[in-house]
Amino acid sequence: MHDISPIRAKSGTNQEGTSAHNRRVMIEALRLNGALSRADLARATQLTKQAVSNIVEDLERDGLVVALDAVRKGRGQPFTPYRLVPEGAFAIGLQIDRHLTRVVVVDLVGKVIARAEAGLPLDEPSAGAKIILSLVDRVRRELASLFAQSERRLVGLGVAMPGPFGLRESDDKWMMPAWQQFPLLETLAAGTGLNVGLQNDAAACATAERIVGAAHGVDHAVCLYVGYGIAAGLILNGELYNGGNGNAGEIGRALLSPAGPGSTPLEHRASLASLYQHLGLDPAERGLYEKLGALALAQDPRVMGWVERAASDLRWSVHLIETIFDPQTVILTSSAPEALARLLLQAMHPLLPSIADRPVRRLPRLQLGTTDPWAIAVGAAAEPISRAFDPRFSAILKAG
Amino acid sequence: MHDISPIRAKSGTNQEGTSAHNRRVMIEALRLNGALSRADLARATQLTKQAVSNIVEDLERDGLVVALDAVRKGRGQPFTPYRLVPEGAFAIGLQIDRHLTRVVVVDLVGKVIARAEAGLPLDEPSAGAKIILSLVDRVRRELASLFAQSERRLVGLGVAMPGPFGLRESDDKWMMPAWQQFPLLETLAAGTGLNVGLQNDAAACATAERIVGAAHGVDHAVCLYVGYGIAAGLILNGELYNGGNGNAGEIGRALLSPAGPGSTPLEHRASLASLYQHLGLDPAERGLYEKLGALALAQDPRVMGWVERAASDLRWSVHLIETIFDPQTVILTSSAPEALARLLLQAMHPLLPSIADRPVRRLPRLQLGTTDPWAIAVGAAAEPISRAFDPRFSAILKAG
DNA sequence: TAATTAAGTCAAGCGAATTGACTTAATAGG
DNA sequence: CCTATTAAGTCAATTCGCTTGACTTAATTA
Repeated sequence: MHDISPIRAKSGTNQEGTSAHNRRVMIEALRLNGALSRADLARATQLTKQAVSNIVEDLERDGLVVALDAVRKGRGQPFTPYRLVPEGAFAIGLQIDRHLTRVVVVDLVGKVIARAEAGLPLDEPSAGAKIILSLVDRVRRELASLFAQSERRLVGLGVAMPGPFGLRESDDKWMMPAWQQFPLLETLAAGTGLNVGLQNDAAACATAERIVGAAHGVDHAVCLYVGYGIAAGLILNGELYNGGNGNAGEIGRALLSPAGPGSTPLEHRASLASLYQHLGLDPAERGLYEKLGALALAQDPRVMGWVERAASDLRWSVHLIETIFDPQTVILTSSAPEALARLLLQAMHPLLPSIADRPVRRLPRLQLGTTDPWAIAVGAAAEPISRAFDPRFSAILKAG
Repeated sequence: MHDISPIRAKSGTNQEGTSAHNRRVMIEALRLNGALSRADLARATQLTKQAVSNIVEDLERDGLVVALDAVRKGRGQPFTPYRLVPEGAFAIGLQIDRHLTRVVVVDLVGKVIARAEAGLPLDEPSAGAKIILSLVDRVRRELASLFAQSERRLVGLGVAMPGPFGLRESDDKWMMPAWQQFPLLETLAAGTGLNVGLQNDAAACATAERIVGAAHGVDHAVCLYVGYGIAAGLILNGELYNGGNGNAGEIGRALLSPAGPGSTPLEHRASLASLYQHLGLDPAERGLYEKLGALALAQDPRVMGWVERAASDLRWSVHLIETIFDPQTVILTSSAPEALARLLLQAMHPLLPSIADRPVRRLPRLQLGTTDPWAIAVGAAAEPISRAFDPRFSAILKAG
């Protein structure tokens, strides 16, 4: 009856959706609680013992869970705890940065199995794509040499790169214009035969924090990422939030005051790019990371000057994030050396008053996340894992 | 095995969840598309014709949908469109404001069936609760006089009041401290026998925009509400987002610059409270609404002065909202007279540059929502309707 | 040693979507 | 004008995953 405008509707579901959801719920429960008996799982998920038994049997056959030794505890029959099998699934994560590309393979619980990195030509995406594909190929072969059946257990390729995506061509110097035009995701999908997903750096950080870090099991968390640019990764209702066009959280582009077009974006004052500029360093320089770490440890006055100013802006960013999202916690992550990140964290205190300043809190208002330089690549890899195994609304529906 | 710390897990689902979801999907499809044949529904939801037929038959028996006359169109058997029955469900909405309380009954499609209002004693919540209960009773009896079976079709009571909720006791003059302590929701639940839900003003506005306004069928929208205070109602992934403690979107409390504790909250500069102060008006004054409307129409210079300053701050708020949420559209709503809201909207242009400034847009960056003073009460009532009938993840699970 | 408690299995049942053939009723085309 | 085609919708049988309730197993407690 409507042949012109398509009918808008969510898709329905059926028993397959039910079963898919319940499997995911089991996996999440084991991920969050370590090891559980089938009786525990039944209580926690409100399913019957029988249903849980069947699902666990399935998962065991699929190599995603294993039984541990039976445990005697109090009266009643001893229970058999089950735990996730890390090598039950793998995913590849790819971080594309301005001067470097990193590739990792992670397993079901987010542990890094293999890694590789290489420099990228800034202005030649098709040559860059070849390099990337060869890196992917390398880690993939390494994985295959370590685990039988690894190819069958590879659930996807996650890509993380600096956002925002899909804007009108911009002369913004943070961007890599040549790459913006290049059909990277399609090239990678074709070249690897894997499902490919895309996130920005901060989203990948948040995904990493959720799978292995401070946001593990937290349903409302915001990950403030200070890298070459600045952005926030948003975990809302237990899922990464992407916004209407995949650019949610790009707070680096937020103007710092109501004053108008003349005022400065946050990114120009508090990002590492601004630090490099402040120090007169070349971001492409070799050994930059170690150098920064040393300067931070030594509390170099010029670094401290930047830290003070950046911390003031970041403190206010945390205030805004708390006011707008009401998260359970804010996680500060950075591609900077840990010593520098700690300086920033310290300088951000005391935090500004906000609605997060509640009488009782289970989690700190602000905490330091991982500062491992490989975290973004891990987060990139965690995305396909999450897509494949975490409970989510879209997993129940018949179609995306 | 875990007797100390409770096991964290999402609940599972079963055929009931499947069926509940599919019913909701049908209702949403009819809400968004007007009237659809069973074949249309089957295509749109990806369910089989047979499944749809069964569900529609159920819904028809429950009085939620009706068949229209068969329509001949092209080859094939004529189809029978179905549409929602507005009187298939009702909900009561309650707006508690500082000087006034409004109660409405709305039907399944968000139309107001009955309304009532009264003043409230600011410092005597238990006397206030009695007044509220009598208002609810009045509209409930009016509803019963209009529709048979109305009690059976009443799905809940939604409450909207100024947030934020649950903070440490505060001397903030916008708050109503005596009310913060009072167990209002419990009193209302006990007094009405209905399910009771709570939202802040802005969330209610967003809910109203979603059911009958500019956010109808839009999955990512932010509703910027300028009332006595200022807040944002967040529609993310098609659902209202509440945050970790139900206070998401309370941007009125956002400080306007990184400068520190001395800087001003948005609410002190751009809310109607600030306008009243600017004009030396008493917010409790009778006829204030009309007076403001007249001043706005006359473009009174003192009003225009406030409009300019407020618009500058609100323009920046829109910039922040766009940068942080990447919504499809931002909707400006207000409890002010429409003329004043239009002045504000106008003065907010041109908008600041942001990631929302994309080459192709389906929806405007900023649009005016409803300025009906009853909108918040309608949004309050829409919440139980949405909870009962909209597709959502939590509706599939076995428990909340 | 018997009663109690709890984990887990067995087998039948149920319910909602699926499947595929069938009916109905219209238009398009020769 | 008649037949082929197209599409809506029904019928009846099937499938599949969860539920139910009884039962088994194996520990602790009294």
